[in-house]
Amino acid sequence: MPEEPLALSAPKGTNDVLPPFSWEWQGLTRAALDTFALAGYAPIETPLFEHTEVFVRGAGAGSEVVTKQMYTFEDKGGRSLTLRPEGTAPVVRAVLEHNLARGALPVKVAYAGAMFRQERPQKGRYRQFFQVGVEALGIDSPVLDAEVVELGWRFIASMLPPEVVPTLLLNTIGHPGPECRARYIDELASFLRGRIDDLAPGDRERAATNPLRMFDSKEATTGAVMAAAPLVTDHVCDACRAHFDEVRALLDSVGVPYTVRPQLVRGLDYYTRTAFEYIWEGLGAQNTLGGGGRYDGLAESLGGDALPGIGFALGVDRILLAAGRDGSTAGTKVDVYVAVFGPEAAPTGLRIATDLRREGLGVDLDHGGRSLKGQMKDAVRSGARWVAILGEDELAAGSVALKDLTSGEQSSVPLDGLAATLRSGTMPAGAVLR
RNA sequence: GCGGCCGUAGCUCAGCCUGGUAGAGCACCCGGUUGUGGUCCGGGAUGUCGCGGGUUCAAGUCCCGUCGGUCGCCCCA
Repeated sequence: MPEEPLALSAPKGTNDVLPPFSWEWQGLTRAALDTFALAGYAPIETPLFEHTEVFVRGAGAGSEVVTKQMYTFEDKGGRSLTLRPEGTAPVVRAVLEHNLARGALPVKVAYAGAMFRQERPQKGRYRQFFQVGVEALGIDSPVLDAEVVELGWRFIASMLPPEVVPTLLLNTIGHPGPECRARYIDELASFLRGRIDDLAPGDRERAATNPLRMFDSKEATTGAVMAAAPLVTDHVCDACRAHFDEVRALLDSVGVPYTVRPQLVRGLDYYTRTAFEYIWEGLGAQNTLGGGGRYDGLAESLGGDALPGIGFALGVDRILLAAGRDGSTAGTKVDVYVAVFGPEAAPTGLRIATDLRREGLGVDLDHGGRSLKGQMKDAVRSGARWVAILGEDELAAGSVALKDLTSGEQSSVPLDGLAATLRSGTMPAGAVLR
């Protein structure tokens, strides 16, 4: 192979988050953690990679995510490590490792960060993508389910414009026991065996390996068969049924609209009982804004003591996509722009900017030796309300010409009163329009 | 991982069918205004035409490959 020139591009399926969009992006992440904190969820950070086993035993050895989509590598010590494809298993691992569940329950944590899956990229689906989410561990009360579902719903709704109306899909998938989901899957499998030839050809193999997945096939012929298939919602055990009924009643009581979707199953094996998704059809093929569910068996799968839990993960990229935010309305942190001209002004301009920054004000200034006209344009672009103009006259007088860009008024302000004037938000008396 | 479509200026795109000196709008920079922005007028800079190979006197244009994007499948946040 001849030596390739340096590929001056981000790896396939990854994105640089650039200004001004990055304001929106970071704003959403912060807003999420703030919203979750107000419900008692404390921030948690776990490593970007874990022992591969955490995901194999968490998401399930047979799941698509684990078998085909993980970025797995071996380190120099021979350990098999994997870039996290999802956030729940690492959090549960951390909770178990540090015995957090020995304290007050539930353990409520929130996270925001990158996840990695090697899939074919398309709109709303990237190889490095970002999620915000919460996990609540140690309590299996349906009240907690309702709290979590409502929290995710409220956050998503708060980020979307009124015309973008998401839908909450809700289901119960029971628990793995023989009197519950295991029995149902047997029933579904035998139903499918009897109709295997009626399924779309592309679905026949999966019908045997993952019968639940038949419900979200996009093949019309498969859909026709599945319309008559038994539904998990009707076949769960009495305890799971009662849990589901209570979750529904609680969501009704807090005014969260939902649609029971008995066909809703989730891709990760650890889910039990409550399963939910926040979707918006306007997104196209990747229409899930977020999803989650209860995972009462996950801690044991990872080798810990039994520890019930529930949580959700929301796609940052997808919510911003649905919200239609391209960053053009992004805010700014600059309050005042210091415009300098003349050979002597630049050092003083820097000193003024530094003093104002030490006072906690947002300040930017020209570093390119631009004309005053150019600096005025730059000031507008920066989003600053004020421009502090510093030329030879002001330098000699120990003042600046302070202009309010919103009104066009301008007035001379002595340097030692500048911060106070800016903070007052009003021009001194005698300001003139320019 | 599979199939369709698409890659030209910072952005949105025209030019490709029918090969012959790389364009528009927006944005940007300068000037009109020897020290004042958002309007207007004038001027200016900017491209490995995704990359590699082939055909040809000549390739942005035709052919092959490749990389990337996009839509669908699959999967899922």
